[in-house]
Amino acid sequence: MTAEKINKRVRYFRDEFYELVQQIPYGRVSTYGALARALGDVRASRTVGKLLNENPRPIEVPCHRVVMSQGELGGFGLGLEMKRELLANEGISLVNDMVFDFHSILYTDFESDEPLKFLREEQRSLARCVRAEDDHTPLETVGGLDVAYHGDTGYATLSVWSEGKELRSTTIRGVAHMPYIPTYLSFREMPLLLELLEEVDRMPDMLMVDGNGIMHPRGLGLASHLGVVLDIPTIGVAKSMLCGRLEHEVTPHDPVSPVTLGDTTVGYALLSGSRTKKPIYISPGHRVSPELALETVMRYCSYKLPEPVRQAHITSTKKRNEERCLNG
DNA sequence: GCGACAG
DNA sequence: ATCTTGTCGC
Repeated sequence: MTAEKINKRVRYFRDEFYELVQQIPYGRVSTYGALARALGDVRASRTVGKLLNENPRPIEVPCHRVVMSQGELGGFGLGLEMKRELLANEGISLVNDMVFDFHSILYTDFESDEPLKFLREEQRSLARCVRAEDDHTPLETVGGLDVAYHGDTGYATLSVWSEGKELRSTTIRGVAHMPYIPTYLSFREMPLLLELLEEVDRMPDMLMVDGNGIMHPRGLGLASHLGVVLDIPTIGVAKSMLCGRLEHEVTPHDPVSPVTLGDTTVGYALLSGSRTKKPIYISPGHRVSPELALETVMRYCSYKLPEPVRQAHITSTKKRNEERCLNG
C-alpha cells in the first residue's frame, strides 16, 4: 500500500523533467546543474545527464541545448557532431567546443515546483519518527535486503539468516520509477522493497539494508525510511560514506571508528574482511542503537559485507542475470 | 587538477 | 547500480 503511495509521488518525475527541458527557448542553452536546481537539488546534475541520455524524443525535447556549467559542450547520445550541428542551426556558435557568448544566451529561469524539495520535506518529517535506540526485541532472525537492476527493472531479494545460516530467500521483480539521485535513494528503492516484504509471511526480527540509516544529511537513509514506514528494527550498511566525519582512520589493527554528524555519533566505519581496503559504514535505521547495529553487523561478518546483505546481493544479481539471458 | 558524490 | 550528456569544493 505504501509502495503505491510513494510511486504516486515519483511516477511522473521523468515526465516533469522532460517538460523542464522543453522550457529552454530556441537559440538559448541551459546547463545540467541549472536543470538539477530546477528539480530542486544540484546533487541531481549527474542524473540530469543520464535522463537526457535516455531522452525518448530528441529534438522535441531539446536536450542539445544543455551544456556544462562553464559553457563546455558536454555529451550527446546521438554523437557530439550532431549536437554541434543542432546548436549551429539555432545560431549558437562554438569556439573550441565552448558556447560563444555563453552568459548572454544562458537560460536558467525555469518554472518548476522543484519536486525534490517536497521529497526532502518528506524525509525531514519522517526523520522525526526515527528512534535510534535499542528495542529489546530478541534478534533470532536477521534479514538482508538488496536490489540488482537491469535498466529500471529491479530484482529485490530478502535473505533470512539465523545462527550463521541462511534459512530462506525471496526475490521479486519490479520497476523503479524514480532515477537514482544521491540522498534520495529511498524513493527509488522503497516501493520495490515494500512489495517484496509484502510477499513474505514471517518478517525477520531485524532487517539489514544495503544503504544508510541515519547517516544521511536529513537523517533518513533507506534503512531508516523502511524502518519507520514498517515500524520494524533496521540497520543501514553502506559501502561508501554519504556524509559525516570519521573520528579516526580505520586499519586492520584498529578496524572500528565512530562516524559523527555535527556532534552526535550516527554510526561506525568498520574494516571487515581479511584483505579489505575500504570500510563499510553502519548506522541505525530504526529501533536500534548505533552500538547494537555495529555489534549485529560484526556478528555476521565473514567477508566485507554481513552475510544477509552479501547473500541478498548474490541472489538478486543471479536472478537478474538469469532473466537477462532468457530475454537475450 | 583530483576526488567526493548511499545504490 | 550500471554503463557512461556533471558539479562542486578543496
